[in-house]
Amino acid sequence: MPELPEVETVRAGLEPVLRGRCFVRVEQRRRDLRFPLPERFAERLTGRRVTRLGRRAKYILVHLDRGEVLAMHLGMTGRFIVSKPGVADGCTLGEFESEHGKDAKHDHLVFTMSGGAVVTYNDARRFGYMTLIPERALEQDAFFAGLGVEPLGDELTAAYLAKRALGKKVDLKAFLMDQRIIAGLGNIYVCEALFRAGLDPGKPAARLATKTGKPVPSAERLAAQIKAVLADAIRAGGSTLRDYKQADGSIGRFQNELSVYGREGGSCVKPGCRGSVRRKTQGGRSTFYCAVCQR
DNA sequence: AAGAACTCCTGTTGGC
DNA sequence: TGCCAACAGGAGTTCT
Repeated sequence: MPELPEVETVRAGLEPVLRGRCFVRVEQRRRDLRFPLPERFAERLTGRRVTRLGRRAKYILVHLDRGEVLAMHLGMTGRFIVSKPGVADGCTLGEFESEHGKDAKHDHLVFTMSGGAVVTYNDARRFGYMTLIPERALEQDAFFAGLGVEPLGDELTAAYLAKRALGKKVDLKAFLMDQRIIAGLGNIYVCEALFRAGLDPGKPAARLATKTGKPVPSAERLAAQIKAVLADAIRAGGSTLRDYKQADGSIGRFQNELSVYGREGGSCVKPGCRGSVRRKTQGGRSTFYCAVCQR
């Protein structure tokens, strides 16, 4: 379940093996992931040099010479395994195979880079996707055109939340999950941010704003806590719950710091609160919250 | 047109 | 132990 902190961690892990390197060989084992891969995908990548790596929402952007960008979304279970021939990923060959061999059938793409690194994209559920987009048309691309603001950027403010929430009947959970409003949040960090802000996930989004669209205090808390929880998670290398791993195979540490997500029945961690963590379903997804201190 | 429901996919988990 | 339903969920598509 890679969300922004996990995607950012993977991006940072790929940077040293991709940046400045060329795609020497591209092995494409399937015609499609979630969507069909681009026409002549391997051919168009081969020989291209990576100029830099970026991120937009939950997409890793690999900028290439000659003006194209390889945009990659990890979906639910997408991950990269970095290895070098004969080195086997910094662990013994046995460790590498026992770790990775069992689901090698889900290795869909294998990139061999100049410098010798082999980067394998593995995705059991194939909710991930990749596409090649002309750099100058990135913002107009169908995947990117409708995306909302970056939560860690200056554009996410209480005023922005209030403006977008004005008149919205959806609950706060759905509002924050909507990539057209804020790009990069998913179930885990929406639950965590609402907990930290002390807000009920079932409350209508419109309550973030006054009748004239000005932010109320809870909008201030929410904007601040979204940024705080994402920054904390990036610092910890993301959360590893089921499938996510960093590019070097290590797991994240933030799952140990989650306040509500996955803690159904546990006691509320807020000092002085006697509540316990509950779970309910919103929009077909589990929401974890404390009914006592989230109002 | 907003908002809810449905869909894709497969490994893991829990109940019997 | 085996079998099977339920579950995980990002986000595009389809519906109401």
